[in-house]
Amino acid sequence: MTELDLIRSLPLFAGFGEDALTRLASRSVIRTHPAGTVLFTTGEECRGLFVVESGRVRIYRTSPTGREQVLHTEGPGRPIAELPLFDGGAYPASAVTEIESRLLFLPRAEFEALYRDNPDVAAMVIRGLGKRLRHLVHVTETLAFRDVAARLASYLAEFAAQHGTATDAGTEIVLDRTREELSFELGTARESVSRALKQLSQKGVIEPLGRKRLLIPDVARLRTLGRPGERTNYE
Amino acid sequence: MTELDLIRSLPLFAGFGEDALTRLASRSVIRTHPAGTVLFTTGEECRGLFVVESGRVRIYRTSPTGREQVLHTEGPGRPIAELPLFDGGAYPASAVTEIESRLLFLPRAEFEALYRDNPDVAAMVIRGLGKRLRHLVHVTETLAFRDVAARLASYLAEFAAQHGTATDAGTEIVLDRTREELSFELGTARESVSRALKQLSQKGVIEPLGRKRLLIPDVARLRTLGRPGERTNYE
DNA sequence: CGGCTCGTGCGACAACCGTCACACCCCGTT
DNA sequence: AACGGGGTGTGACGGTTGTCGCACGAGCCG
Repeated sequence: MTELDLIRSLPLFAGFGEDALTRLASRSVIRTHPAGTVLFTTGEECRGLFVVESGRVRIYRTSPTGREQVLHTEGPGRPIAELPLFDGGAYPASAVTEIESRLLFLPRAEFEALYRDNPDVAAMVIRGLGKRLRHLVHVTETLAFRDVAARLASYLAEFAAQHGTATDAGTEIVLDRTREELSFELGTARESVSRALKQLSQKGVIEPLGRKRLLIPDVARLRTLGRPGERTNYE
Repeated sequence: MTELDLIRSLPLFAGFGEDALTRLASRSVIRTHPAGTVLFTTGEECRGLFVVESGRVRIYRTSPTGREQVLHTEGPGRPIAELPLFDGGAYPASAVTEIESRLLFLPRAEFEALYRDNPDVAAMVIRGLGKRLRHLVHVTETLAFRDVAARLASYLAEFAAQHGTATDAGTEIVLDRTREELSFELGTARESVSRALKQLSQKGVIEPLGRKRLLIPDVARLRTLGRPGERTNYE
């Protein structure tokens, strides 16, 4: 896929004229990064806009003891770090590729020129920021109120809804993440994820199929477990 | 203060023409709400924009067990709930007046018309959303990584920097909040705040003066305690 | 003055979880 | 086949914290 094709397919740039698109394409760069590449870290000055073509990027904060809390992960078609582009501040978090990823990079100066000429982008950006804000509110509530098992249930239910394949026994998902990556996602430790998985499977809401596959007989029930009010209370 | 005066003084509407301002003023309403008034709750549909003239409004989520987590509190001059105005969604959180407050209210339809005619508002809104997003990232990290004492230290240091008065023995602050309100702020229980306060005062970084006043000999040291890496570890 | 409410502090207890240590398994390479 | 390393499950332990129960003091009103 060329820069132009990619840019044309992005919602962020929808409604742009053909000339604006080609100009954008000529100023941006596509690079393939292996898994584990750190794109930027907390506090660094913002160099430009990333857009995911393929792969997956995790945005996170780290604690001094090595634990991580992911704020969100972005997949194909999604922009990364629009925020510091606008308020001129530093990156509020770090970013790393979870798997090999092709990313488009648009230097900051270029983006600013684009933004001046096309005020319509503003609406798109606001929508994007809003979505992220809502997501962060959810993360915050989750951390403040729910135990690890509930957070995991909620996460798995969401994952199943997005990436699951329906079978007649229920929804099947392929968790292409390590337990450690899951623990980052939930803001907890690797071991706690193992234990929470066991609890959920003892409850019968999930059923392990091989190493990374899971069967979820009833996604709605799983989601219920993740909601506040129904603590798992470990009986 | 009239509607017009208030609107003119808001950063959100800076750069507007005089006619736009008067039009805005004619469509908006100022009301005084007693302490504890719930302005809206999570999931409710968005009716319009609030702006604080005087007082203080707490934006929060609740757990089914009655605990709260405040996302942010807004004081004079600050808008509330711009987000749902743009993406058309529901309020992502609830809002309540912590003390008696005078609030300006601008109905939704009116705001949308304004927004169409003055694209410059977009930049202002983006800046506002960005600030909020950065703040939420901070809240999230805090919840994920730090214990209650560290969160309290961080909160008090910030409070001292904003509302403290310098004396020759250190910075003095007047905490016009109950322990329960503090616990909402920190996402914990009322009793845990008491314990954390005792710990901090045993460490000598704060010194109780009467009921609601605190002396902070060294704000920088208090802030250090709140930062990850220096756990209070309760010796 | 007595009673009431509200905010507060404190002790006890259990739940939850982070950490450490260790054994195991899967799967690649040599 | 042997080896090794990354990912994983499990038990033990202690620290933090939510919850419950209770006592105390301040302020208010009757």
